[in-house]
Amino acid sequence: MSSTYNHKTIEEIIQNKWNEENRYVSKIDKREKYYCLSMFPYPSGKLHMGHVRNYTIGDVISRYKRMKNFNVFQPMGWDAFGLPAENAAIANRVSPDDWTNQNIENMKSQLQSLGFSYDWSKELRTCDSSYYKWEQLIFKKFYDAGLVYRKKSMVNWDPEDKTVLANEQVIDGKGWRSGAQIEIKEIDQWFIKITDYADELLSSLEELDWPENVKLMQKNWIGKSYGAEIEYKIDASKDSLITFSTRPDTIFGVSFLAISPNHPLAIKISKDNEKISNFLDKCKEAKAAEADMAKAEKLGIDTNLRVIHPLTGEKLPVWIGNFVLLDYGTGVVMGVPAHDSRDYEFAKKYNLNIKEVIQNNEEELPRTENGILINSDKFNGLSSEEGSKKIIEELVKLKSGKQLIQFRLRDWGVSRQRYWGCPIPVIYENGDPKVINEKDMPVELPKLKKNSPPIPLSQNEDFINLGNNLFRESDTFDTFMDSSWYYARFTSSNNNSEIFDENTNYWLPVDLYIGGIEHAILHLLYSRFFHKALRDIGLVEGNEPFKRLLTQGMVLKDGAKMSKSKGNTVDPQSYIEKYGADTVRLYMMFTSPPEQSLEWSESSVEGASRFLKRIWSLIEGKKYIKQDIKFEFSKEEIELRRKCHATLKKVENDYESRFSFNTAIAAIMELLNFIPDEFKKDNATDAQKFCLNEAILFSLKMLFPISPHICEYLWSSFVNDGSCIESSWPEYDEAIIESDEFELIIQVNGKVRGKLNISKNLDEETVKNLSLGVENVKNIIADSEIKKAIFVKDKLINFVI
RNA sequence: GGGGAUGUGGUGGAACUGGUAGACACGCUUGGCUUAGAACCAAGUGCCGCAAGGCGUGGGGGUUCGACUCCCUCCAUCCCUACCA
Repeated sequence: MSSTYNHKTIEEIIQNKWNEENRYVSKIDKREKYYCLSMFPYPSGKLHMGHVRNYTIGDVISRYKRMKNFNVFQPMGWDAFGLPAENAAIANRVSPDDWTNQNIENMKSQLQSLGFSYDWSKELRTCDSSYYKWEQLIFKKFYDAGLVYRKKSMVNWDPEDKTVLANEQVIDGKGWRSGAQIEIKEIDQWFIKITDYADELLSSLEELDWPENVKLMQKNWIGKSYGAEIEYKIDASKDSLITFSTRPDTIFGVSFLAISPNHPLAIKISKDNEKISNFLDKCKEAKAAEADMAKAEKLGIDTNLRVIHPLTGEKLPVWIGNFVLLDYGTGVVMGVPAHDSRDYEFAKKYNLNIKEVIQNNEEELPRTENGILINSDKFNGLSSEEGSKKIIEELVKLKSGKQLIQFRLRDWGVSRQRYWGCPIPVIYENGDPKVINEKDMPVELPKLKKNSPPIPLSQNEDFINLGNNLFRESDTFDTFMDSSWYYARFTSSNNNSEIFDENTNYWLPVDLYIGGIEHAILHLLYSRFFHKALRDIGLVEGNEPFKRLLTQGMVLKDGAKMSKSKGNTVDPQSYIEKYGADTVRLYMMFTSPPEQSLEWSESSVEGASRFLKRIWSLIEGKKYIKQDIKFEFSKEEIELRRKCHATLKKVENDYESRFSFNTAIAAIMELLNFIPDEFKKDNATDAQKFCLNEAILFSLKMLFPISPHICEYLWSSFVNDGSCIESSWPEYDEAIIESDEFELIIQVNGKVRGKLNISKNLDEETVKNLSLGVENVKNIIADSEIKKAIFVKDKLINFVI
């Protein structure tokens, strides 16, 4: 009678049906809108498991919301500029353009085979000039608003290839292709003043429905700190050094100043001091990445300059330290070895003074927590907080300092010296930069000659030299620029005459944004900044782009991030072919909760497939017969109905507020396991069939968001009335879920010693007496005196003996 | 170095508000079906113990009638660290 489950045929039939119905093209209508966005992929060639996981989560929620009658918008596009295209171009002699387009084509068909319900009519790719034209316009508007400036900044320079390298391309201080020792080089670059928005980026975190850990990471990254700017006069000179410190209470413990190797003063004295000049050269060999810098050995050199302590008049040495960042604060650190672990390490190494000025319950130095001031002249005995306040007042009086709020956040360098990116729309006239007019946009990225490797724009004479002393800017934008506003452009991606339109205000903000936890800081912070800046130039409404955020954990293989750069990927394609999209989606959602990392394991996929086969054989060939409820249900039937409605309630909560798909699936499995065998037989009673039908209908609908093909297929053959499963989330009946009995837990000294099925709402005395009648409980208590009993109504009783 | 997470059976995980630890699966064991295997079906499965019972949520300590859950401390692993995306 029944056929076996064939995922290939079913998925093809159902996907064709969706396409014919144009089911996932979204338009403005009267229902409540729901903009569900998953982070668009970099088109690296094939989908990896991280994508499958991310996009399945987005699709499950989109489908669930559609069933709940929301007007759902779920678009998809391509973060198409970036380094890998250039690398592939060099390795395979394919143009970045062709390589990217082929990858997009391939990945798009993979996405379609997974049955994701995207509105493909809004597809965009950041490498199309129809997209980046508007990015160039945004840059101009930002420039006009005073948010853009030029500044010298460090890059990793490969002296052999004569190119700038990304941090990723520097391995052990050497260029990954040339093997040459990398140098830190300073070049002019474009910056965007994200720091103008530092305060708002911090304060409006509060209004976001985001995971607390992500908000905390952003908060710490922005790093607002209250402290003091303190001036140290250089001995025998009119100049001075200015430091910022969050611990002015430790000022009497300062025993040296350390300046950055890139500090103008360091460069100045290196000019006629060979030792120092050698030291600075050595510092240039370090990698620019913060993590490497922090791990590197702390090195320093005495400049022989002395500064005067503003409160004690003491003369202190000025050192150059490789751990001092020029970009943070003033590029000068006041060294307090006794109360800062980095300064302590440095002072020990170079035999500098260590002076204790804070007393607290930390026994050993360095004592980094707040405490009580000692050895601090008239400030002795004050707390750190009070001491800081009084010391700042004193410094202000002496005109040697002031209170200051400092951010850790630095301005955003958006220049990249590469080919495959959005050209920065600037022309230099006699060396003066001028942003071009909107009518001359887009500045198109020049096509490459056939089979030529991608050369940076700076070496493309045809592109940059416009004659008459006019030169084009040769830097391209950081690809984070491209991904900082795509969420907004999706709403108007077909509009070639305006950047945004009435659809933009209808769909924004994004109601749910889903993506990897690795983007918790940079991408999300840049996008938030963009939204605020776009708001202030009148292009969008609202303060924040992403109302709610779901950060999925990494997909790991052998304990490490699966990534194209590490080459430890598992190809989803073979699994889609072997088991089908429904199984792959089910496996992904069942294996671990979305926010946790998922360690890939082969063996469980089989189990997911088996579950779908069980559903298939339970339902295939059965027909739904609509019946009125006219039955006196038996106890067994009542229990099935209770389980059925309770499961629906749980699944709804799991989808809606917990994003806990693994427990939702487990609950559906439990429900199906719970159906007694007699109910499934042809000779079952009408009442049994009624209960079975209810369980089947609920299960198919509950599982539809996760494994939509098989559910829609079975549902339409089971119900066969032309209605659509996608608009029909069922309702549970609280009265059916309610039971007048519960299982009482009986504990003795906190250990479970018995269980009892009893009526609800019994008072403590009755429950106590019933419990003490349980054989095992009686034996354990025996002659012991019951000191007290803890009673939790309709839950447990605990006897303390 | 800094910031953020995670740690529960052989494995993935559940326990949502401090109240039954191990739901639901994978794997394994036994049995059925089969010439045999696969698939499927049924039963069992945290550890120690014949049992009674004891022990168990990374290690150590604490709070509580009661702790996977709260506090302190230590350890291990993963992510981010501003030019991978």
